Amino acid sequence: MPRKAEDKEEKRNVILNGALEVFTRYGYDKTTLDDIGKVVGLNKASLYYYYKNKEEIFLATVLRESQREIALLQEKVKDIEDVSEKIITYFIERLQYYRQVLGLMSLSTESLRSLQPVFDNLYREMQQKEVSYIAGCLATLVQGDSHKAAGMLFAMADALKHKAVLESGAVLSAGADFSEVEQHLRYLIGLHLKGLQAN
Amino acid sequence: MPRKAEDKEEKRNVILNGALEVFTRYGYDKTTLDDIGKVVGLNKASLYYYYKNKEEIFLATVLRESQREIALLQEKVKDIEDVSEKIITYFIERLQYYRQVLGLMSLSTESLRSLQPVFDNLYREMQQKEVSYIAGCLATLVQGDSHKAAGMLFAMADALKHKAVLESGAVLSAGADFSEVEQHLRYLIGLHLKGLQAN
Amino acid sequence: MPRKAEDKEEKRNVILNGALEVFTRYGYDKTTLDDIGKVVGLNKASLYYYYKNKEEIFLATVLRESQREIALLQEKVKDIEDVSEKIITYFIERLQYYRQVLGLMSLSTESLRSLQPVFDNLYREMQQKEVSYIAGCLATLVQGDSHKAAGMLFAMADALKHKAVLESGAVLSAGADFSEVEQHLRYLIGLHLKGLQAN
Amino acid sequence: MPRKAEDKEEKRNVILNGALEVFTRYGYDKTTLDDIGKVVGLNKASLYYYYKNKEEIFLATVLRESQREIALLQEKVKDIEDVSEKIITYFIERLQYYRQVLGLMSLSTESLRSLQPVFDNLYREMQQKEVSYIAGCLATLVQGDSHKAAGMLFAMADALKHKAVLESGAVLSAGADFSEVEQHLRYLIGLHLKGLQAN
DNA sequence: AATGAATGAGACTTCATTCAT
DNA sequence: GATGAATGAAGTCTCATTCAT
Repeated sequence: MPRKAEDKEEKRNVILNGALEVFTRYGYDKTTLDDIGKVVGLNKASLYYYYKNKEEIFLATVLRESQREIALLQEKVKDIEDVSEKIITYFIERLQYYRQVLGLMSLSTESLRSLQPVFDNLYREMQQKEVSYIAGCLATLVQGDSHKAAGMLFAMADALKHKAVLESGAVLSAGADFSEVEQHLRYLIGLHLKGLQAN
Repeated sequence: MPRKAEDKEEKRNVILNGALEVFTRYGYDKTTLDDIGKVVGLNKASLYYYYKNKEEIFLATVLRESQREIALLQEKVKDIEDVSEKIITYFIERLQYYRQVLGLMSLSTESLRSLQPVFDNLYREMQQKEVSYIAGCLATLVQGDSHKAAGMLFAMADALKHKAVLESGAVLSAGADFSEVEQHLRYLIGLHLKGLQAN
Repeated sequence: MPRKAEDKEEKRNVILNGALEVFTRYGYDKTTLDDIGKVVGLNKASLYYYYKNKEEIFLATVLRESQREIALLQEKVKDIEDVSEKIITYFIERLQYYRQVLGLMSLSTESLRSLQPVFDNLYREMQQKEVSYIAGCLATLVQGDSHKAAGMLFAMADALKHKAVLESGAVLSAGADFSEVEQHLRYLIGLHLKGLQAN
Repeated sequence: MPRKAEDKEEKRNVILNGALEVFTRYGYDKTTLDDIGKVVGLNKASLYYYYKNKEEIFLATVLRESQREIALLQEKVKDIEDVSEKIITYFIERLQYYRQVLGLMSLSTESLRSLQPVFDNLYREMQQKEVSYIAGCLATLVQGDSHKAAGMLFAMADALKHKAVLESGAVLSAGADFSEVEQHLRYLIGLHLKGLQAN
């Protein structure tokens, strides 16, 4: 990366630091670009040099935090010997990260709706990495297409999570009661893994 | 109540139903009077015939839901024989209702600040009833001023809750981790009740 | 007048009493129909049974007060022997009544502009009576068409008043400096009357 | 002052010019931000870049006009030799400026009530300068604390003015009859100055 | 690269006016 | 006759976004 571009990338990161701070404090809607500008030490207008708009700043913030969380997550389960347990733990812990990364931003489902399409792209991208990781874990356990099997697990996990969020009604916050999801998750993954091994 | 006034009260209730729906979905800040008007089938301006302003609609919504929740709560603990357990359960469950009633509205602490003074009045009023209820429970357990003792319990509970909310940072949502509060609460109330009985 | 219609006329008068009170206190723009309704003890909507709209209430108020003032005015100059002096006094005093009747209502020229057309009709009607009165006074002094001569005097007086109002800029209030107008008026009327007598 | 800040200050002044024009024409209440924006050639919203809100624009307008008027006033009395006469003239003329600066804005007492607190600050600041000026005039006339003596004179003048405004009823316009105040003022100041000299 | 300046859209709120009862 | 109820228009204010410099 040439010097200049590197500097710019650096600054973009500084902005995200500030953005995370204020998004976490005020939530997406209530956070103004002035808020972000102030903590970063930039004029509101300058932010547009680095990001296309408020939405993009938010998404970049979420993306970066997600990646960090996932890295942390994978670090956490690294030493679990039993593959089943490892995978289950991974998904359970992953639920927590939704509470921290997304929940804290107090995104109303309404705001979420308009952000949804872009979020989807972000997710797809993220999930590919996660799927690959879980596929790697599965490789020793199952024969056949471990990538496909991993995808299935994610689908299940996301479905359960989605259900919990919807039932929680309003806010994609920790308000959602994840304890039940956790049980279901543990049960279904266990079942699925057994099925896979049976093959 | 004369017919007319009754109708008006009815309509005010209908408005609160709609308000609860949208406040719960969008949060206080993001909810517009148009939103409320639309679900109720009233023009935005008409809402002002029934309530002084947005804030008052919100407070009325919270008040009514709080009262409902508390009634439910007292119903729930009605059949618990052991008084200590009854009271502890009451306070623990009460924590949940904050998650549902307030948390779901995804009030940013910023918004909360401006609503605070009015909230305080609302709370004081609500608490008087709650205190009376708990005092009634305590009556068989302690001699002396059971009302005062009940007040103490609430002070403790609120202090713990307040601490959890503050530590949770930004949003008065379920984001706050109440599990620790729960333990503390259980411990402190138990201690306190024992102390009272010792007298 | 039949009983019913009489009652209605009575009530219309009661409304004007209230209207005068609040128009005088708050000015035209700031006065709301609720204000008027409250002092009269009628619902805002009921006012529409008696008057077509706010403007009409205002005009009726002004009209009635004007008539009262003019009656008072004519009473005041009744005993002045010298016709010249009588007429000059009449016009000078008439200036005062603008201060009281109109000025107090703090009509901005802007509001006045929209009310102008209706005002004009009102004025024309009023002036006819005034002109007749002054014509009567003049009758002993001039030969020829005393009515026409009186009209001339009013034209002069109004022109001067109009000039003062415009120069005062904004508000048709006593802000207008009438002292100069007063001098001019005294001079011009004197001149005119002499001219008339010379004929 | 750096170039940019200077430009901004300039623009703020341009806005005040426009504001004075429309406030004077329509009065405070009836003047809309669109009105101001239109005469200045700015979007309504842009005004908020220069001033916090409508009230602040109004206060700034009044402040600037007041300062101008006072400068004019002091210029006017500069050449009066006799100190007593000079001071009396100052206060009498000062009465006029209230008619022009405030009266013209046709502030309803209602509006005034909400603006009052801020007005008070503005006044205090203005008066300090005026008091100093009058104290300077008094210096040759009295021994002792001329500043205190000057303050007394202003208190008297304001008390009289205040009485006239209140008695005038509704609108802080030139409607208030100041002629009587003028006499009282002349009398009291004369008395007071004689008293001071006697010391 | 950075920002001062400007703006349209949309939020809350008020009020004259209408209409069914 | 009287009024409760409803509403459109307009006013103040906020904010994401754009643009010239």
